[in-house]
Amino acid sequence: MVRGKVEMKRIENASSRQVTFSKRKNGLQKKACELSVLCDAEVALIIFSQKAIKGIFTLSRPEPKGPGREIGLRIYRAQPEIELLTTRSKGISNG
Amino acid sequence: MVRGKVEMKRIENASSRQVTFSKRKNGLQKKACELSVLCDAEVALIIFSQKAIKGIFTLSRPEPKGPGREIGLRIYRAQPEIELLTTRSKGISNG
DNA sequence: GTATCTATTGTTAGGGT
DNA sequence: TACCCTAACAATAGATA
Repeated sequence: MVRGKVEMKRIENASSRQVTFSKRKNGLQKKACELSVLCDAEVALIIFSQKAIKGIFTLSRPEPKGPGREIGLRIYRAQPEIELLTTRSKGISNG
Repeated sequence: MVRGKVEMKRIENASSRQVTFSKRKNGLQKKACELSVLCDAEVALIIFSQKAIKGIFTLSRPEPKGPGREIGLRIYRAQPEIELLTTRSKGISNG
């Protein structure tokens, strides 16, 4: 029930941190997707934790025109690599 | 007052889309920062719109250890370039 | 074009199963 | 362990300046 404000500091309890990470990760991903759709923007979101990559990569689309093209394509092309790292990390608990 | 649910589709009115973009961009950036702090994670967030780069780049820290190191550093090193593009785009209304 | 206000929807921390 | 519930907090759409 969110009793009191959440302190903006590292959650020390590992279990709680894990749960919060999972919840907020999903929330952030959803928000990023919404921004992308509502505002016709490109959004790249990459998340990984300290001990295991739990990466998300969201890219709405590689925009073929505009000044963001180069960096957009660069990030877009990095997607398989990021996904590979993410997949591999499932068997890694500590880096 | 958020009358009714927000439809998850592109906002056609350009002014409304601009305002929503600005608001949600800030919200997303805040959320990304919170996730980073609370859960001790690295979060990279890159946003740019179709017509002008309005990029945000948030990276909590370049993690020196762990399987995410390489991609993390790569993104980290790209930050000045992204910021440069972002700055330059202020004078560009259409790409 | 940006900033502020606030009703309303949306997110989520903690607890239960 | 992960999923479901719900109170409480947070984000934000639309209005206004």
